[in-house]
Amino acid sequence: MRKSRRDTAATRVRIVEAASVEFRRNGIDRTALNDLMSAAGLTHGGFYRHFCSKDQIVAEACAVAANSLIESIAQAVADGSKVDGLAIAANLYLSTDQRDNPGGSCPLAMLGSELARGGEAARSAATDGYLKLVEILAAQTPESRPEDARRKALVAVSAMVGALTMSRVANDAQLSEEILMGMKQALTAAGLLLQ
Amino acid sequence: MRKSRRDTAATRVRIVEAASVEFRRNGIDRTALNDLMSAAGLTHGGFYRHFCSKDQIVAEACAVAANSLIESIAQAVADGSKVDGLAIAANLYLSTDQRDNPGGSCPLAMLGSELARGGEAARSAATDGYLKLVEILAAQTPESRPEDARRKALVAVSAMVGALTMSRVANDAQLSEEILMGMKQALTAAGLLLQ
DNA sequence: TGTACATCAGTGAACGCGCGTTCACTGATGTAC
DNA sequence: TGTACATCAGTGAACGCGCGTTCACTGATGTAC
Repeated sequence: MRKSRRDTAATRVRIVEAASVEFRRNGIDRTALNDLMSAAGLTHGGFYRHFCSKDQIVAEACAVAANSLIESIAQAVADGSKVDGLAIAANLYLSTDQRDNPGGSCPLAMLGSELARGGEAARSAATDGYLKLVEILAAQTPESRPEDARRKALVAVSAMVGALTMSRVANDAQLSEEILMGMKQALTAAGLLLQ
Repeated sequence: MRKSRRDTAATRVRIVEAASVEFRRNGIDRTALNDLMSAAGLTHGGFYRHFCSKDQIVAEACAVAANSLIESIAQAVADGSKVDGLAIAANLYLSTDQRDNPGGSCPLAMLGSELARGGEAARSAATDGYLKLVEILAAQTPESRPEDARRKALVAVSAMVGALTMSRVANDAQLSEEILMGMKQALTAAGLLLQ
């Protein structure tokens, strides 16, 4: 049952994409290799033809998830006017859609505390994703000095991650909504975020 | 080897406190009942004399951890002047000490993404802790209307949770520091947080 | 207050189950000539 | 271009291990009289 090189490469991509959804949906520890492989339409035995450990696919899935989020935010921001970049990003990131569809949402918020204790590769992928988001938002702030823009963006992204996380922890639908709306408002109110 | 009622009650407290440290340190899924019981100086077999499931102790440990944080913040804020309440809380919460000693740190940041997928009892305990923190900070804001104070505090606590989480995810010591300092500055700059 | 019995906190072994990882096998694909 | 052989993607079973939970047992504590 050997597959062609093209098929093999496509299968690998399919596994990583399925993994990025499953990890965000159920967490890293609660997602078994069997879950990933089933989601990709395979049996678990074949996993080690493509990856050498669970840690490796965690890191790759994290990078893929982050890149997908980054692309959608970069595009939304590019479509809008430059001044409203942060508002556009906040409205996209802090939506009920992001909150209620963890499989397609931000890996930093869906997996944050697990990643903090995770392997070096996963933390590195997560940090890279974070910094790319920061870069996009920094380019959208009206600050004159680039270090001010960066600082503002570091804060804005962290704040959004916290708000999305807490909106999912919150036991109460109204509170969850208040958190998302409140943070959107805080980030949208022009120039609001510090200094 | 039956113990007196006083001893039994003391043992139960010891187990919950040990659990609250171990869960924050290693995560919920990665902490076995054996780990909790060992940390409390017991063998794992006795666990079910005090609790009826792992879910139950997760919720109780979460509540204990949240209350401990709340007390220390409430006290620090009470010791300072009223106007600087948010700044005092931010400096305490966003310290390298909180970041580097997860066993004694904020359960929302240490366990956020796990709690979001957790059982009803744990989410409820986490939400209660969050709301108590919000209440403390809301009482410290100079806003005239109570709903504005609450909204500001909801945002501030979420933002701090996100910053502490990301400071632990970050792969790079300098970046980690920048996140903490940046958020402290953002929250400290008078009246800064929105509207 | 003392005695006899019931209770139950804690121990250590055991039970099932699920997980990450390994492996023999199959048969289609890739390669060497 | 065709043929013979080597490779290897994917399957399904198996291996160990750790985990949550259960249980028989012990002996100190609590209770009833």
